[in-house]
Amino acid sequence: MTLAGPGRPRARQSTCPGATAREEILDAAAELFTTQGYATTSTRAIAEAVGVRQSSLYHHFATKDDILEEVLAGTVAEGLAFARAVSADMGKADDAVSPAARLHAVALFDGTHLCSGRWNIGILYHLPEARDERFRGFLADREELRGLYRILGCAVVPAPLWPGDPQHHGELAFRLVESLVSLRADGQVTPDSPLQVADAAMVLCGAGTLLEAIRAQSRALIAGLGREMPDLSVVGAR
Amino acid sequence: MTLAGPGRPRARQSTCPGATAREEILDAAAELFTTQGYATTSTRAIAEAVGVRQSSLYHHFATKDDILEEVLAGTVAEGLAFARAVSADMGKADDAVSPAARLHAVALFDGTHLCSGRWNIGILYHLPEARDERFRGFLADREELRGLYRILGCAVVPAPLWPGDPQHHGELAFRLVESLVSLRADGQVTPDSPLQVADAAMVLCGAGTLLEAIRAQSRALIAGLGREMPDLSVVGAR
DNA sequence: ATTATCTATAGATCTATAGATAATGC
DNA sequence: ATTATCTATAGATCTATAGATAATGC
Repeated sequence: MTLAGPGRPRARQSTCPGATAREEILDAAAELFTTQGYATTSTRAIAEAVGVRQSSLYHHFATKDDILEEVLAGTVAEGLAFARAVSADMGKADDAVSPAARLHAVALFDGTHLCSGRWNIGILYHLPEARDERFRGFLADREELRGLYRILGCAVVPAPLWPGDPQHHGELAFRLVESLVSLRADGQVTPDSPLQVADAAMVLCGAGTLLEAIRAQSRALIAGLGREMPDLSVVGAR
Repeated sequence: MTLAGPGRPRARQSTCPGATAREEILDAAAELFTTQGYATTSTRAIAEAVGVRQSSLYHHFATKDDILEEVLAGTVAEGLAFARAVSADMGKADDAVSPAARLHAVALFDGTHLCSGRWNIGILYHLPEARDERFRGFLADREELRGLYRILGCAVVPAPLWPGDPQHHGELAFRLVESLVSLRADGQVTPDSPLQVADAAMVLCGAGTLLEAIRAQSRALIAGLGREMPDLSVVGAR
């Protein structure tokens, strides 16, 4: 491996060429954190993957925690922004989109993003380290997203569907979507998985017979809010 | 904290008195691994929690990995044994128990065990460290359990339930049950959660209208196989 | 004699800092 | 002058081993 001299640019081997040093560090860290764990990954290992010296990382990040913080932030940001947008215009006078389609769209969008991306960064949610107070920004975002799922769930299912139904359909949908992370870690994700999970959430909400209509509305909603969906068939199953 | 002298027994403060040194180490390790992570937890920290010197651990375990291995093994063992028993006598001539009740029983039993116990050890499944080849025994057990869920799911749902149904209901049930781990980590588990998750799995399988009958059969099956169910209301929500 | 602890320590890390150096841009 | 790298290193770990010691049990 060739090292760059002082002042000269370095190069991470397996990355798109337009990346800045910062981005290369984040990408390498995401790979190593997700495959080996946070504490197990030394700053030296990250630096080696990027092709610089260990101490050079500290020009871009003050501490190792700051690297994890930024990687974590990247995981919820998009899903949360979309869920906010979907929730924002709900219940207006001329509301043509059904609550079910909204929940489906959020699950589909969020799930698709969890399955896309080079590394399975959703797995970082489960690291005990990530629960630390230091990452409160990330934790608050994830809590807010969970809350939006719950609100959407309540709108879809206003009354119990079966004896003993606790009406936590939004929470269950949230957990089903996050199970894509474990599914991916076990090599079980296919390009259809996010749609299957969003569909399953609908079935749990008692909307199984309306699925085809919901799917159409859901896709229209995503497109209407101007979001592009990553193509999982290109990225591949893993 | 008082240290025991050579030859004298040590004492872990917050543990039942009958525990051996080995059990106290495993309990302390389970607590620290689940709350702080594996690599982050030093052998010194485990020893301190138990009330012995760091080096004394090595009288009971050859390496730190061996401690994790044994903690991991404890997480699947019971659920797997039960799922095996439930699957074993399926499809016999005088089979009075419905496949749905079998899947429900496995989900309920497995889920209840995941929520019981002093520490949320299911969270260790998600540690990147646990995916290592060294823990192949644990990994194989968990794979077998997942396979049994899938087989049970196929027996419950032999034909697609909705357009685009991938018929992975067993897999979904498995993931729903494991989501209890994240639920617990987020402080969202109540004593009813395992039953709610098992019920939800049934609804996903299109058996929502038969729920009450399935629950009764499921409980009978668990009792019939001579299993005690831990009482979550005693343990508390966390 | 065996078991379970202790003290002491080797050797290998790991994070973060200090300060030098070369390229870049004004 | 600023930026991004480098070399070198302090200081704090951390795992595992070696060998001493006291209690226990035959």
